[in-house]
Formats: sequence, structure tokens, C-alpha cells
Amino acid sequence: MEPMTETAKSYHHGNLAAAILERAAAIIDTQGIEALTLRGIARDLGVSHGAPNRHFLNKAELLSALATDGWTRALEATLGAAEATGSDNAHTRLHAMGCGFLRWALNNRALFRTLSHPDVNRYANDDLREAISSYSQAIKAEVAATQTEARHPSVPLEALNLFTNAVPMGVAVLLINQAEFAADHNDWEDPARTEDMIKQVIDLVVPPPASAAN
Amino acid sequence: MEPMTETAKSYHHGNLAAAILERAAAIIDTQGIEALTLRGIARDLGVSHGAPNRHFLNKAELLSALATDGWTRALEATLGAAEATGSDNAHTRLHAMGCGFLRWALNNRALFRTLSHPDVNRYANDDLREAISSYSQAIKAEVAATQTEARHPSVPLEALNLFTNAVPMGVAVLLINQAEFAADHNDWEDPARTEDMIKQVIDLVVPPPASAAN
DNA sequence: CTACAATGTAGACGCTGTCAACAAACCGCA
DNA sequence: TGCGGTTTGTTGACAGCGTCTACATTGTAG
Repeated sequence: MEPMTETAKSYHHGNLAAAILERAAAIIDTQGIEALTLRGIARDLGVSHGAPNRHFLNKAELLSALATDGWTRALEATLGAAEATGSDNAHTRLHAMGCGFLRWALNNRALFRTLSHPDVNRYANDDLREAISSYSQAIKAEVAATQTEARHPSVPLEALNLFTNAVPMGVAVLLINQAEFAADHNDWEDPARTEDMIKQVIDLVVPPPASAAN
Repeated sequence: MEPMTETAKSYHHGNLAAAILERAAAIIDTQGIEALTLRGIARDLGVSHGAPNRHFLNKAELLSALATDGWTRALEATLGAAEATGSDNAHTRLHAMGCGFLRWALNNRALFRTLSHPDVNRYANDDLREAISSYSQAIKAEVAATQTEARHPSVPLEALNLFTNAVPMGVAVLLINQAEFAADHNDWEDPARTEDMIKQVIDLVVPPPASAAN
């Protein structure tokens, strides 16, 4: 909201591109993507209305950059959760990944909203397409690994992969965009309760081998 | 695109509200929600730019009306699929409902895009909220019925319901908005292949009792 | 030190949603 | 039939938006 907090205002901002991305995420978080305007961001950052165009050719490019960041971080969080198990059991890993993705989405609503937004994907630039591709390939490899370890062996991999990706995606969409479906889950404040729910849902996707922790 | 096709143009359009909704759906279908403008619709229908405001207070109201229509039709398609089984087995019904919803979403992309759009839900009016509530209550009752028939009896109903709703929702989001996740499913044209995939995925959510038809 | 590139500014354009004032057509009622 | 009020559509205005162009300032490589 403030023009700048730390350094005194000079002609050059210093790192306007990063500031724009940060401010954009904050606006999407509190007011939604529809409320995002380049001029509004410029005002908030105390620069002229044309300044953002020096860093992003147009609004679609800004949203693509934001979504690219989102997929990259989502993949980090998801694979990070798999590594954190310290296990090489494919079921254990994939279970942790489902929980990890969902946890990340619920804690990074602005980025998730952007990355799941229909119009953002419609105008995706090459960077974004590549980030999506990296994500989906990484997940698919892990899904395939569970199948070779006897998870629904007779189901086509394509269908199993779609199912596996659909659950965290669908849950996040329902919880973040359609509050109605979280009506009974009225303890949003209680992180332990949220964590329980995440685990219960992901258990239905990837039954953990021996009710392992996390 | 044409001003009017049947009746010659007169001062009063006759049924402008319905024409606006229809045209809006067509635009969303081909160009996405972002490309939807009240003035553009008015131009396409051959009326003045202010005419739509007589029927919808603002753009958000138009989108709410469209989304309300979407949820209502989605519920009809979903429950209709359950009835069409002619069975009273809860598993059979819920399986058909999952397929029915997904089939509807893939065949009515404009309405699905609208009903799943974050900003549409943010500015939902009372009608829309009620339609969403009706939908979610109806589904939840069916989910509860499967649980009393031994579907994941030890899982909290809330989590089971979220999981069950998340799959068709997530699949539709992935297939409609993120073409990447349908990369290998390159036979979009072939409806039989699509139908197979729907069934394979829903089988993973509600195992049909004895591989029933439909 | 000086040219050049990068970055920010200022103004303009056409587009948008929305509002208010006005006009035409429909409808109930005599 | 004629008439008054309501509904529906038109027109013009306004501010805000994204984007473009010309210009100003700053950092930097030579």
C-alpha cells in the first residue's frame, strides 16, 4: 500500500518486477484476480501507471509469470514432501505428495488461484507451458511408480494419473473457491483439523502401505 | 452474431434476457470468460450498449445467473444419471452420478467454466448461493447412502464427501482448463474413448458393485 | 566523460461498466 | 377506442482500464 518502506524514493525503483509480482499476489489473495489491475499495482507501489509495462509486456504476461512461479513452487513443495518421508516406497511417496500439494495450495491461495485460472491458462506463454509440463511429467512418473508396485495395476495409467491429479486439484478448488463445500469444516482456524482432513482425503487416493506417519 | 434471425427488428427485442444468457455462454465457450463484455453482447444482439443493464444490474449478476443455471443443470444431469440406472443400489447410483456430472461438464464447458470460476463465486448473489447449496446437499445425501452401504465406513463423512465431489470437479478442471493434463488423451474427437476414460476414473471413486452397465 | 541501454513518466487512444435522462412500445383500464 | 403508467431500449456521459508513443532520467560499459 505504501509507496516504499525502506529506501527513499528515487527515479529507479531497484527491483520493480519483483515488487509487482509480490503486490499482485497480495491483491489476488485478498480481492481475487478480477480485482487485479496494472494501474492499481502501480499506484500501490508509487510508480507511474506505465511503469509495469517495462517489466511485463501486458497483463497476461504478468499472470503467466505468476502462474509459472506457482507451478514451480507447487512442484517443489510436492516433491519436497516426498523426499521428507525418507522412504523409497512409491505409495508412501505419492501419499506424501498429495498431502504436500494440498497443504501448499491451501497456504498459497493466490498462486493456486492463478495457476488454476481458466483465462490464465488460455493466454499462457512458453515459460508457463513449460512449467506445467515439468510438473505434470514429474507427477506422472511417481504415479507410474505406484502402479508398478501394484496400485490399481489393471487401470490404464492415463486414467490413474488423471484421477490422482484430480483429487488434490479438485479439493483445492472446492475449498478455496466454493466455500459451500467446506461448510461443515468450520474449523478453518485449526491447522491440526485441516491437516487431518487432508490426510483422510489423500488416504482415499493412495492408501498408505502400513498407515505410515505423514 | 446476427442482429436477429427470425422476427424483424423492432424496438422491443422480445426475450432479450434469454438471448443475452445464450450469447454469453457462446462467448465463454469459444473465447473464455475474460472476453465476455456486456457491450460486446449488446453489439452481437443488435441492441444498444445499455440494454443489457435493464435485465442484469451488472456484469456480476449476469455471471451469477449463468452459474445458477449451470449448477441447476448439472444437478439435473447428475441426478438424472442416477435415475437412469433404474437401480436403488447406492453404489450404482453414485457411480452413475459421477459419470453423469463429468459427461455434463465436458459437454457444457461454458457453464462449467462459469460455475467453477473463482470470481463468479466471489460475487455470487443469493440465487447462486442457493443453487450451490441445493447441489451440494443433494450430492451429500447420496454419498452418505453409499457409506451406510459399507463404502469406506470408517472415514468421516465429511472427508468422503469432499473426496467424492473433488474427483469429477478436478478432472473437469484439468481437462477443460489445463490441456496439458489431457496430453496423452489426444482422441478428444472420439466420444467412445472419452466415455471410457470417464468410467475408468469414476471406477476409482465408487467401485461399482458388480461392474454394472452404464 | 560520453554514448547507449534500461527504466520510469506523461499523455493519448479506444475500450469497458455503469449511471441518468430520454424515447418507444406494451398493457390494464376506462 | 383512448389514455396513463410501467417496462424495455436508446443515448450520452463519466471514470477506470490496458496499451501505445514520445520523452525524461538514471545506470553503465567503453
